[in-house]
Amino acid sequence: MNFSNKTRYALRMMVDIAANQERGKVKIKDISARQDISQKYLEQIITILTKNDLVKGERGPQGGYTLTRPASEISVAEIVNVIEGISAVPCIKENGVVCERKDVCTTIGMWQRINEAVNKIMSETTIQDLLDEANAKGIIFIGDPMPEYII
Amino acid sequence: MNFSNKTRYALRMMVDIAANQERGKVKIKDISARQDISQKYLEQIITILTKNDLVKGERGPQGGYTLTRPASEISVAEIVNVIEGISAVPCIKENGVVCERKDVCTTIGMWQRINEAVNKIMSETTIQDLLDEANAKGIIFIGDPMPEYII
DNA sequence: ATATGAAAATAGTAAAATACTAAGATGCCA
DNA sequence: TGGCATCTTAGTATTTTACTATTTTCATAT
Repeated sequence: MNFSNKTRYALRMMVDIAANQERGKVKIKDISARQDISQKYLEQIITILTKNDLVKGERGPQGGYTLTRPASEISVAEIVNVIEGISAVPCIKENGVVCERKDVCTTIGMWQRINEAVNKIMSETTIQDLLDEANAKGIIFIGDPMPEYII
Repeated sequence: MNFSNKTRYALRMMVDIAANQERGKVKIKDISARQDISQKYLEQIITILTKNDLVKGERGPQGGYTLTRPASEISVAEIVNVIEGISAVPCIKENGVVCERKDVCTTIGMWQRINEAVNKIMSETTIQDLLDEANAKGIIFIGDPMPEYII
């Protein structure tokens, strides 16, 4: 069982945007520098977030990204879902639909319980929660234009 | 996030052995037929289980496998751990040790909570539980020598 | 209008993990 | 000693992951 780098990068990006957007649109280039993740890879990932209406990008000079909703209204579950899907096992599809072996499968009940437990935690955790946690730890930057912190 | 086929096959094997061992040592060939999984692949998987002292194999005619402990004393967590390890993210290693970014990571707390939730369910579920669930569903075979059921 | 900065879209690629398959060695029992 | 079944070790095709590169589109400042 594992969550991918892609998913974790997506979360770090979302928290980064949440932390910085009040000072203006947030550029991939800056996120890349702060998070020390390849700009190209971040571009690819944020495309998915854009298409799923979690962030909004504006082009041109002074362009950049902002969240489409308040950070307190975006759950971790949403992000994980669009990047890799939340499913403990192949037996359980995105919409909770269970595979055709379910009537002869002894383990399906357990997989479902695990799936629900993970989903619950992720649905209850918002980007704002992660940001608060970061602030509590004192790891959010203050500075302009390109601070040297890491989320 | 996902658990591999290998892990699920290992669990199905363990339940199969638990279900059949009272009638004698359980052969890979028969598990393969009942579960419809390649015999060669099962051999490879059960090697891991044997080395981790979860099952015991005896060779020769009338040979086969048995569980080393009662099914009620073998947790799902043990099996998952030896096959692929239980860890939600690369940040958390087998023994609960956390990665070096932990002091600047906003998500580590959440990953740990998820990890613990999954671990709890798997530690509390035993092979006997899965077998009971199968019996309740009426999917455990009665018959000899090669019934046509699937666990 | 035009140059520029930034997102958006698409394509490609190397490395790792997954999911097997194959071949033979070892050991046990009749 | 013949055959059965485990045990051991290699090999391989497919898929996924984790990127990198190229080109296009578009908004803005000059």
